[in-house]
Amino acid sequence: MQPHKRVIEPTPWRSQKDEVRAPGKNKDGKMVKRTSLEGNPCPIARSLDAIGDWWSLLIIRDAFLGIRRFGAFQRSLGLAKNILTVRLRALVDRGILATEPAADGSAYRDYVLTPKGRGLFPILVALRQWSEEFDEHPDEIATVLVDRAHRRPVRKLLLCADDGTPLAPGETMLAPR
Amino acid sequence: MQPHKRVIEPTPWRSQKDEVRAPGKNKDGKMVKRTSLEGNPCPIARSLDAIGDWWSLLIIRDAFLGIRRFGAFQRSLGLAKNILTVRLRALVDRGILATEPAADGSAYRDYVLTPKGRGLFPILVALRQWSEEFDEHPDEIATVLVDRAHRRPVRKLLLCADDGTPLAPGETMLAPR
DNA sequence: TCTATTGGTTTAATAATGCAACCATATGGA
DNA sequence: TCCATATGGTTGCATTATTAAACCAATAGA
Repeated sequence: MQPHKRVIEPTPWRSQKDEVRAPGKNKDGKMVKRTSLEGNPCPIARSLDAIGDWWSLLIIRDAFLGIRRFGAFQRSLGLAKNILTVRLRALVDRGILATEPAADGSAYRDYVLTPKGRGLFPILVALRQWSEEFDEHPDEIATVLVDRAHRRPVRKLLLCADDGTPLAPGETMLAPR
Repeated sequence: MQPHKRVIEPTPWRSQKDEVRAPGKNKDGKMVKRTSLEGNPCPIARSLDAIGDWWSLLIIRDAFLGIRRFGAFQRSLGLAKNILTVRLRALVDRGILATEPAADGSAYRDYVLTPKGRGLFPILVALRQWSEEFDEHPDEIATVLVDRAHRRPVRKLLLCADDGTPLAPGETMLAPR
């Protein structure tokens, strides 16, 4: 007996409803696109649509550390320049970064965080604290986030109710808006 | 005059040091790999290495909402089953999800959050709150996170110093560990 | 004026993702 | 008990994203 053979082309014995399409194409014959989360009603998905790839968040991180120039981002992150170009443009388009004349007076441009971009700080802190708490090799973590005035580690981010009492995940729920 | 022509193959006038390599290969002729953030000393990068793609965080989100079964994740997220398979396996491997016998007594398995996975909650909250505060179409956001007891929206995550005073991004810095 | 730096773009190759077909096992009902 | 359907995947292929390296125009520096 023959081993199973994959049927890709339409075959006579295949029923009408069991339609055969070329892989990589949908029923309209349109191209397959990487799914976008744009317009998703979930705010988490909406955020991920804007900054949900690593490079974007690492660029933001570096921006918080004071990096402003294209070349500096590239050297710091070690990513391909074409990717950096695309990412920076997307972040500017979304109002997370803005360009301005270079601080050193040259004809080049700096990339700086907008207020919307600075609003991402809690996300970076949350990512950092998760790693600090759960990473399997915490000894490999090089830095601690401290408050500049006293040089002491910051507190963990804490989710609180309206009245200030701390909330565990299970003590919360989603309500329609 | 001819338009510029791209030189990919080695040419006589090209110097020794200006070596020519096939694009997509490095100097050793090895395959191009997607960069991994594993072992990176930055804790943000380490977190992103574990959960830095959309689908993973959306799976986690659904897990917090009580979704446990393969098929339920797939229907909820609308992602391809092969991708879901890979993602779930990676999350289990990293100790973020675990499998256990299905709660309904069937022979299937449930995917449930581990303590490490539940530790991701602040990240999800931070993503949510950023969208709530800065999204251009906040009217499209369907839900609010409330505390279960009083049904009132939770507070914004607040970064605090050791002594409890709130900290802005600029009032923090990184110190070596 | 010449050279190096900066900030990209282009090309070719590989890796990741998406879609749909396929399949083995489990479940539910007649 | 038999059969149909649901579940939880795997496989194959097309498309898209990411990457490394070459290339280039404009700027800056000497």
